[in-house]
Amino acid sequence: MNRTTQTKRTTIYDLAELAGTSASAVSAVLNGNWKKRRISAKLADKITKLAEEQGYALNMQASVLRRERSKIIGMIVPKYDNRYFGSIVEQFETLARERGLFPIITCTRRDPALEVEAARAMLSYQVDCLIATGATDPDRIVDLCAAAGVRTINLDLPGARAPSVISDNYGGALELTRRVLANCEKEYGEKTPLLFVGGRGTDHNTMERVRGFRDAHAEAGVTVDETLMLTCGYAPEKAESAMRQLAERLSPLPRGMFVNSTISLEGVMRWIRRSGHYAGRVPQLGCFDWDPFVAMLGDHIEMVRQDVPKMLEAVFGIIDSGATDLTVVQIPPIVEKIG
Amino acid sequence: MNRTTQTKRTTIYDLAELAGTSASAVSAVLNGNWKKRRISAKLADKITKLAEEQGYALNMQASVLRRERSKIIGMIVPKYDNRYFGSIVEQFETLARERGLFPIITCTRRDPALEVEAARAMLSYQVDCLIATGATDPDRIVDLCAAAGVRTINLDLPGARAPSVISDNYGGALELTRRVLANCEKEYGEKTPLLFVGGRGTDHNTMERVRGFRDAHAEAGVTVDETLMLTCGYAPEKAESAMRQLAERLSPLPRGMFVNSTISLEGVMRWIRRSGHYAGRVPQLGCFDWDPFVAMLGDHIEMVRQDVPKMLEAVFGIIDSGATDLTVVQIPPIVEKIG
DNA sequence: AATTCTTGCTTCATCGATTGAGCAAGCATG
DNA sequence: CATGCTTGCTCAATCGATGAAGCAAGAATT
Repeated sequence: MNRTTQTKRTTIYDLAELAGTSASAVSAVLNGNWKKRRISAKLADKITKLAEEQGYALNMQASVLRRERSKIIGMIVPKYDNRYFGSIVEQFETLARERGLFPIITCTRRDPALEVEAARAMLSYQVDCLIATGATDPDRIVDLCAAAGVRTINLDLPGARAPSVISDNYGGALELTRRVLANCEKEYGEKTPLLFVGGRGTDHNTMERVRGFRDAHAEAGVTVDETLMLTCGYAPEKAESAMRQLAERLSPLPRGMFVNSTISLEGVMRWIRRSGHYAGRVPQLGCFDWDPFVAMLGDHIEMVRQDVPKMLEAVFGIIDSGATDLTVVQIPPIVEKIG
Repeated sequence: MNRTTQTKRTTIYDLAELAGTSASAVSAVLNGNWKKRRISAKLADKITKLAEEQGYALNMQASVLRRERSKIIGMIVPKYDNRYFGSIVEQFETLARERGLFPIITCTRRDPALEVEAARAMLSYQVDCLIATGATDPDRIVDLCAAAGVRTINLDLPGARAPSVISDNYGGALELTRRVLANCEKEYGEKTPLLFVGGRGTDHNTMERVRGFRDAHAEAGVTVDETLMLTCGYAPEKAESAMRQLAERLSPLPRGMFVNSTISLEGVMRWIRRSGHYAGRVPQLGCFDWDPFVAMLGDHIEMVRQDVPKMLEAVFGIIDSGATDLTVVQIPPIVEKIG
């Protein structure tokens, strides 16, 4: 019957032949609207059994081609190398599947050209909706999609031309900076400005975090040191070399720092361990992003954990409601007690 | 011309009309084999320009339906919550794209039912090939795919019915165990059996790692303590509770341990910090898997880093060569010096 | 001048699923 | 018995891209 070496896949026409009925009946039965199409329960049963026996699998390409909506939902994401994006993707898949949508995800390695290429590819696959996560140029992507009549939602980084769901970066940074400043004062009895390292000075999140950072300093009556604002990019290597250069021109180094992402923290920590600076007197750290092992590095680190479940609920809330107004939904992150 | 509010997407028929030519010519030009089909360079140019102007995007659904290969390559992966699987996915996407393949990835959260469902979905999307990464039941997936004439390759965990690419788990575990035993002896002057924690006792990798663990003990003249073999699953919670239970029945606790994945290590470390056991005298650790922050936790941790680039090169080597022999390619992992 | 060859296209069937329209048989109603 | 309604299907067009086959016009060969 169902040979394992079959070359051609079973189609509704094959099943129709076997069942002695029409392809149209088979289609109706297998996609569930056989009642609407007045197919008898008896025939429906027969066809269902046959399909199972023959190992029939729907050809989505044919199905999507014919239908109005593809039920495919796309997401582009910068990297898979940290817990934040990892959980975004995992949660996205789960919520998409719950809604009967097929999620396709692609990673663009923070490369603007790849972002556009990836968006184009998704459009070719007829996605109904595209989530642009942490995109360097979200508006470009929105325009591409709009031309094809495809909805877009920005996640993590906001855009001007589509609804966006982001963290409350200002609030998170404000609280994080407060804590690090307090820790510094407690530990060293000093009220000195913190170092800010990591992120791109041009991206919305970094700018908001810088604003929170500044306001927390102002609150505490500490003047921000402009030479300590190192928005050198996210990559570990960039953070590491920024630290190296800082150490060449400055001594002593700041007592505390605000590190903008776990990815940048990776570089900062590497530099701290390799350079031998800070030996014996660890700096007070604040990290905007959470990682379980960072949490174990010591009690001198505070972390902000972005609320991924809430963020994705907000995303799907927008999708489900069909809203298209250009709101920016801000989800408060969780400032984690260490340990 | 190209309205931003267009409802219908531009098709080759629209372009054909605009260019005053046939859809077939447009198709030939846009998919690059216009020379073969003897279309003049002049017409090709005109069509190309028009396509750009109109923001034409190929309908992959239609294209794939017609062609006999889809150029879609699927991967299923258990989780996105660690660097190992993260880099597998990232590398997979890169290598797939280099070959003009469209990668689709789906995460099955170590759930056998989801694995099967995901494989079915991929088949519906006409993947040419499916990579089953860390699948709990790879042979089930291979069978499903074989029935549809789709090739499968197992990654990370081997299967009996398709070529597999895995790490040299035995070798890695042997070397890792050696090092931890040596560290224990150096630190504590003691030659005592290590704890083994994490992983499923039934999966091939865990069994091989246990074998390496045992052989390293034998080599060192240390008898393995069977009550210290805790293959409790990978999840952090499981590792944590396994530790808790162990501490209830055993004192003193082992001086050193072999932790089977960073994910399990997360639970182990959490337990160590919360329980207050080991306070002041940290255990010597070996972790089968790598994480940058684990590397910074201290010099009492040794890690095995699986060689993801080599593993994926091997996977695509098999794909490119079209080999179908049931070989198991073992890639030696890298045992990292700490720091 | 008749023929073959080449160039540069067009025509049309096809991939598999979907769905509006239609049709035949059976039953009920007037 | 004629008419209309219901049930349970089938027919055929369609989605957009592809490529084998074919055709017309001009160039080259005999």
